Amino acid sequence: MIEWSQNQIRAFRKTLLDWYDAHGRDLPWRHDHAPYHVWVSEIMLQQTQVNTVIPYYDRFMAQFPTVNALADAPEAQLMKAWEGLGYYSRARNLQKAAKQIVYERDGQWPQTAEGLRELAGIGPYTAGAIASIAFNEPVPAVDGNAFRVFARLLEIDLDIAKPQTRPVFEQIIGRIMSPSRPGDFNQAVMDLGASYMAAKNPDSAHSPVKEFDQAYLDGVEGQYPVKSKKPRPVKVAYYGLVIRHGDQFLMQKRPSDGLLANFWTFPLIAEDDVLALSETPELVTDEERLTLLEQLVKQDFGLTVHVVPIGGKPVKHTFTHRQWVISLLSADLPANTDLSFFPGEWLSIEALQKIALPKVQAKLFTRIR
DNA sequence: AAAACGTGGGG
DNA sequence: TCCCCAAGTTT
Repeated sequence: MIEWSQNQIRAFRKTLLDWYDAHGRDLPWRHDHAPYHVWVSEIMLQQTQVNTVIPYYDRFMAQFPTVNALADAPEAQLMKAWEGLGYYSRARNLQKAAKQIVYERDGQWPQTAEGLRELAGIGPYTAGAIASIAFNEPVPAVDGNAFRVFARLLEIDLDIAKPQTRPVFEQIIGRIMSPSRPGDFNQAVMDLGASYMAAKNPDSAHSPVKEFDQAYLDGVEGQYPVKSKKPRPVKVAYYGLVIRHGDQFLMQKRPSDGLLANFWTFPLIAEDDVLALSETPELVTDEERLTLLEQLVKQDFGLTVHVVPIGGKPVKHTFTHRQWVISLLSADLPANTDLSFFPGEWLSIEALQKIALPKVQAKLFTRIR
């Protein structure tokens, strides 16, 4: 790792900000510095690419133009607006924070990074981003771009996946960043990280700060940033039950915590749970699986069903830490079935289109309608 | 500290 | 197909 003199730091600031003034991106949330606009965009942009966020941001602002509108919005409407964007706790925390601002803080925003950390869903990065962009506080906003950009510029070989690395970068960037234009400096670093100093296919040779890019100058930019690898997603096999009654489907609501919390889902039965009913799971034939599945549905839900495989490949869906493989089965339900013990509801096609569905359920829905 | 938490894009 | 990455936070 190298260190810069005060002269180098001043030169870097000017080079970066001049480039940003001339070539910074025109994005919907950059039309002003209203804290509400900065905040919503920053939450949406967490682990999510700019091009994905833009249409969501525009629709969101049309629907919830103020923090008051967001605080008072029906949760179902909020989740429908977030549908498909992922990391849904972001949306719930967003409304929680809106309520904090409106009802606990009399509509007043915390104006410092430290104060912003009190709001739900705002961590060290987002607090720095809002404080610097909306309130002009000279604090760094260390996201994946900042990690990558400064790791390359200064050849910092700390593992950016480790929690203890963040404060080191915050300290280094805090000393380098422009004290007079902190918001522009932080956004310029992000624009740089999204273009010339991208993670894949960087174009360091044409970067406006290539003279400051030690890893590039040494021909070792591919070595930065240092980042330890995450484990691969665990495969989980499910049977998905499509139980139709006229134009309605039997659906279940997922638990209020964990993956896809509170979303409606076609009933999913883990293959492992089915095989666990057998003394010799490794010997179970495909036909026997279906019989065991029917047993399990009877046992767990009190439903007597006859299941039939639906043609086509299983539906695959990969999350950060799980890969679901769902074999679809249709099940007929005798007309006089007692559903009083089944933890679910019948939802019509029209109802399914109105409520928020996560992508995996939307995939199932398109397969069977 | 490490794992959970969604989805889409690109090599 | 597989892997990594993308304006991270919470527990």
